[in-house]
Amino acid sequence: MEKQTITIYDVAREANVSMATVSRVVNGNPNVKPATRKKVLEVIERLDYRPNAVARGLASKKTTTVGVIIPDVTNMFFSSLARGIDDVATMYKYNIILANSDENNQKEVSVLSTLLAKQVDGLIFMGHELTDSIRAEFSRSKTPVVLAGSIDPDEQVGSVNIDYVAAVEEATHQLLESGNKRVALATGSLTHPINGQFRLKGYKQALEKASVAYDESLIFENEPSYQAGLALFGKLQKVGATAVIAGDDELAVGILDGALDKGVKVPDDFEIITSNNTKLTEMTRPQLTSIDQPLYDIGAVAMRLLTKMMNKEEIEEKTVMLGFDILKRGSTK
Amino acid sequence: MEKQTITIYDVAREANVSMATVSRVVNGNPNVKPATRKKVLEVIERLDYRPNAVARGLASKKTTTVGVIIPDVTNMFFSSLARGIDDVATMYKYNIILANSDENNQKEVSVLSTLLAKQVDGLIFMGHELTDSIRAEFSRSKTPVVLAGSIDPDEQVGSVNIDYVAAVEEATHQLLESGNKRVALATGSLTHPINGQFRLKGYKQALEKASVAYDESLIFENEPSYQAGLALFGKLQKVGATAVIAGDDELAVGILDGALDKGVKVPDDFEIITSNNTKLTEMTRPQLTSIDQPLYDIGAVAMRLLTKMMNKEEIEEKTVMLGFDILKRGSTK
DNA sequence: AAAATTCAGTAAAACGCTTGCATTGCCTTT
DNA sequence: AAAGGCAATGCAAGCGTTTTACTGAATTTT
Repeated sequence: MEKQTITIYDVAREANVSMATVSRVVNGNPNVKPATRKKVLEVIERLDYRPNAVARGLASKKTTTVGVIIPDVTNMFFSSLARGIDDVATMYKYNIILANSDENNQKEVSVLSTLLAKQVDGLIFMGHELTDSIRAEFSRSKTPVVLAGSIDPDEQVGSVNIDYVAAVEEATHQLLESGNKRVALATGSLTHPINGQFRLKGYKQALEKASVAYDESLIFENEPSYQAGLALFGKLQKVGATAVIAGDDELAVGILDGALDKGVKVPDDFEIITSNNTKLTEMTRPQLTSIDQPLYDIGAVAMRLLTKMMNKEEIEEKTVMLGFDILKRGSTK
Repeated sequence: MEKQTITIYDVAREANVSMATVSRVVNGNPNVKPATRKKVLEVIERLDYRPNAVARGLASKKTTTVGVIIPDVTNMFFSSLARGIDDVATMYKYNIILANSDENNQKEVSVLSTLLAKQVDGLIFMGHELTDSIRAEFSRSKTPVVLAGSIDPDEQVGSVNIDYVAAVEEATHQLLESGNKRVALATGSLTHPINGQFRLKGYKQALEKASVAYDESLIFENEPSYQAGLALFGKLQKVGATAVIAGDDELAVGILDGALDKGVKVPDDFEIITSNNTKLTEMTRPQLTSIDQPLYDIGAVAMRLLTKMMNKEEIEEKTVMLGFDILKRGSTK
């Protein structure tokens, strides 16, 4: 018994109506007499008909699918965003094609290209840098794009973020306030605007307000990994830092463990504020004080924004900035 | 200047060949004279032509897209599998539609249905239970399916796992060996075969070999969350357990922190072995001894298996079992 | 009661591509 | 030199929908 794909045509024949009518009932078009609708629905049920989304996509030029480019699903920061994205997508009947990029420009471009070939209705991009080649791909198509947890200094496309300048300024301020003379800043590459422009700016502003001189040797560029953090602590000690602001939670946990492993007391002898408030921050002892970014919400809002764009609705502001907090826990005094 | 979608037809016209020929060069069909190929390629380049994958999918009945159903991307266990899946998928030119199910049967069924409507070429399913309704959806279509890190006791579909019985037996054995009289088992719901059938079986086997009586009060069903673990530790103390095997790493971290918070020494007064060896296990102090499942590989192998199925290649064994280890760290003596 | 309007439904043309089959040259064979 | 074979290409029929334009019938308006 070969399984025969059954089409809209079969349904039409069985129900004694035209394909168009079947299409209307499937799509909830009101121009169908209730009796007809019922009849068609019965046939659909009986035949176990399931509309072919590919054919639909070709005819309607809509795939109800959005592409999501993520550096690494395995990183809690991004997976939290992704979860928010998916939930809202589902809510609006979209599906998500998820692609890992490792922040590798070549992969990003190539994956972007195949997503566009697949005719996604929209794109959500995560990653710390928006290179020119990516930007070029974006503008090459008219597919709407939203950045989630990522910054476009030029504000060409939509984006959802928190105010990184203010957040880091506040965190630095707190660390300075509690008596630290040498507060280090450990982020990813400074070539990424979020680090080199925003976080660094907030950091400097706080120093300035406290009349503390800026010392470049307190700035560290790292991979956002536990191992990197572990190794970093030694360097922090070497430059005489007594506190650090970490741009990534895994990194922060690494720093914490690095300190603990050397018998350094946190927060008594060393303070840490991290940036993403992922689950990790609660799991350590002491727990990590963190900038509280609403990760899930950033993803959710980004996707919501994208739905509006795909719908060609009026957008009041395509760069949205969500609020943040500093969540005090055990890694600061 | 409206952006006009440019089609294979435009390329054909500009290159003075038929659509068929263009299609052939795009698809790498060898039956094209090098000179013609070159000419077509040039036009493609000049016109910036990008084949429409939806149309392709309709015509060829292949979408080069696979559906991935995951309980929650935010859970490291699953995101690690997902990463393996995506990498191999990319390697074989597939994309992944990722959908979170929360292990909720209704969501699973509904998402499965929309994935099939989207004509995915294959499916990877993660989740601890394969309900009848899901199984029914599976067999309703002829789309190949592989379970990753999940068990189908009936072996109807492909699956990639480790030998959970042996793993838990070994873990239990070690805990018994080091002098624990009362070893607890903390997993998710026992209605899930992986827990109720496999892990429990391994646990019992170890007890039996050590001539220790089985005591039901040492078995705990929990959510795989940090909070649940935190709360669980009290209960473990109450029943006099001095060691536990946790089915989930977040749960294990919770238990560990629960112990630490009460001043109980790990591993001296309480031992813990967890199950998934995610990054988390390295981040705690002490670090967690764990069953070492090759998470990434499970995903990768599952996807590889799926590619074979989609290719209709001969499959030697559709239930594959990967090796495991017990990685000794600080949470056991 | 004729005209205008709305409602239900039909037919058929896209949508952009793949692919089986047919065709055309151009070489080899004999 | 006729016949056969093969490589390269073209033709056109799908693939399963949506959607536009249209038609009749039913209903309302005047």
